[in-house]
Amino acid sequence: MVTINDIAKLAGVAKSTVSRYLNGGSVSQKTKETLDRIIAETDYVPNTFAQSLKIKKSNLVGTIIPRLNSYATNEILGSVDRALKEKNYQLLITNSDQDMDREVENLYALSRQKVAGIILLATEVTKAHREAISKIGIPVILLGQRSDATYAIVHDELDAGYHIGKHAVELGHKDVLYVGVTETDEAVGRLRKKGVLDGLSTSDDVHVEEVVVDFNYDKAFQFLKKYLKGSKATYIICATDNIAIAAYKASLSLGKKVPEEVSVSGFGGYSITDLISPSITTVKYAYKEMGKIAVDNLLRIIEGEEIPRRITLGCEFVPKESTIART
Amino acid sequence: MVTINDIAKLAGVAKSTVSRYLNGGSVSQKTKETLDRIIAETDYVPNTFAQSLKIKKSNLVGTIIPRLNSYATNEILGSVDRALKEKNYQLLITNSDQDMDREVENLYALSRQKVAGIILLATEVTKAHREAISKIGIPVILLGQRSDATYAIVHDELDAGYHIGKHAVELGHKDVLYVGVTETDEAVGRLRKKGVLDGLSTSDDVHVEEVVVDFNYDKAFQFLKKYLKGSKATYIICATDNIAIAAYKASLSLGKKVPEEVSVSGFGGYSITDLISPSITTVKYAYKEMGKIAVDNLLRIIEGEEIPRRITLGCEFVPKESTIART
DNA sequence: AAATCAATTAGAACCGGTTCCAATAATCAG
DNA sequence: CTGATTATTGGAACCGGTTCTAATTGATTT
Repeated sequence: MVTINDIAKLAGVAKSTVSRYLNGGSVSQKTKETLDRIIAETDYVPNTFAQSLKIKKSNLVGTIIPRLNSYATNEILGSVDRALKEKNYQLLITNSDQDMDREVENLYALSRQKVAGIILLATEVTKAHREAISKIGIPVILLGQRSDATYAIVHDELDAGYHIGKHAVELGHKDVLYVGVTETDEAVGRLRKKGVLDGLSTSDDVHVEEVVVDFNYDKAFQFLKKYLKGSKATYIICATDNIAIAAYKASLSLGKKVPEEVSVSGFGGYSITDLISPSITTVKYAYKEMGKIAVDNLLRIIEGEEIPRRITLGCEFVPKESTIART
Repeated sequence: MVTINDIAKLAGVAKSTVSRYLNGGSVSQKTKETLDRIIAETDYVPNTFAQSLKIKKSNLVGTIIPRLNSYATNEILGSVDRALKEKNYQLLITNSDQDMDREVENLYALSRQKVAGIILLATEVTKAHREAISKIGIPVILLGQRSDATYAIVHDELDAGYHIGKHAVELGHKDVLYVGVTETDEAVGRLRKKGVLDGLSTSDDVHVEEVVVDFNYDKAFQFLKKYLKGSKATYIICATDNIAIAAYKASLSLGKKVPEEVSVSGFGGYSITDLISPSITTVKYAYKEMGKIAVDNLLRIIEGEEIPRRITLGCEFVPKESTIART
């Protein structure tokens, strides 16, 4: 492995000069040329550890994700990765397996790696999160959830929910089932639902049932297969596209046709909503944009600039085949 | 940030003693107790850069993946991540966006990060790959493709293909369309196809057409929507589940019912094959197992142990609703 | 040509660990 | 109790960079 010392020796200069050359300090034309040549010949690359040891900062950006096999996560990670690559940063991914303790552990783990910044996809921001964030002293951007603990980029859940609620009303449905998730999830559990209920309340003779299920497809499916037996809802509003597909499959298995007998819609805009028949009505979130903005802003914070504490991204209502007017 | 010097000072010993204590060298009972206490009090954690600078090796394991939003990739990454976490390694993911030059670049990039090892999901192993692998001098395990350039863990593509080919024959189909991918992809493009053709040749009056499409769902769909118009095949064997879904949707858009008029099957065992109706016949690969074995073996190589150059994993044929006997 | 000033450069210190070697302390045998 | 042996320990060198300061070089002015 060729080091800065080797280069310095070969070029007949001090290593501080080489360092200056590499970092754009003042170097004479002549030594610049010598170094150009020698570095090209040796394909020297600085040792990142040595750099980071001194700088106390790496070119790594950490992410903490709830799980890998999620459409939303992948979309975000993909665009985060692309954006980081452009800026010569490397992406370090840690998986929290939807476990909040793990999320906090990962915050500390990433700080030990001295990542330059952290992008956190959390489902809930607890006291432990807050504590960790302030303790590690590394910029953290929260995605999808808001918290005054740090910067956040969120979707406009209220608006998204409102669209769907209003849609159900406009189609004339009177019996609506809302299949939500735990309210400890502020964004999906509370705000999204609130939006839906607001939308539904544009009519005053809508009857709404509410149930709570797990994010996990299988668990949601098992639950709904039982639950839907006793439901007379003609429109099932599901808190995510995954749950919507579970509801669709569960209805099917009970012999209820979608959308003829019951309409189903989700949230997210997952590509799978187009792959099944009928395609599933949904609200498309700007995941790619979210990743890009997260990176841009994170790097801005790292550079010491100021950015807004909270950014809200719009969403797009996409009616498809799975929802029709009440017959 | 508290350093080893601080600890040494607080404990009234030399930092070499602290280092020895941390790395399990000989330390007296008394100083051990003092250090126990002080390190707990200060929550001191060694600086990984300083360690790695000296050791010339990090606790990072790099992966190079073709893209993030793939079921196979996610399954593998998930289990790799879990396995690494157990062994106190961190996962560094680089995305090559299905670009072979990027794959090679990433090999070099990861070597600059001094990762302890690399797990490479490549579609093709070129001379540039071989060169990079030998040049960086870091253990590399290749997943899904074989190459004598380094260690490899592969699926039994021949067997998988054979299962499907035989299945089509057993269902009595005479006109079969094989929708494959480029043969530069040794595993999926060549071996999988060879297995299929072997399976089909168990009957001698099967007529096989072959076409090549892109891995990408949209591209495959666009192509098939045109191509299938002129095809009289009653069974479409697709090289991946994604392509199978594209074929299914394309057939549907042409008014051909699946499976009544045309059977469709894929490869991979993606969860989506169960989510759509009809569910898609497929061959399930052992992705999770692959990730686990990859990590176990990689760490073994890092420790200097010997492991087999090539490991072949079995697969499981899973007939579902999308394939029925020719009518 | 001497004095002044700016541009370059060398050298040393430092970042926070690990490791080797010599020095010290503790233990043991005779 | 002394010398030999072993268990701990301290000190220094090193890993490969960055950065600060002081010294050198070269250019400019008069």
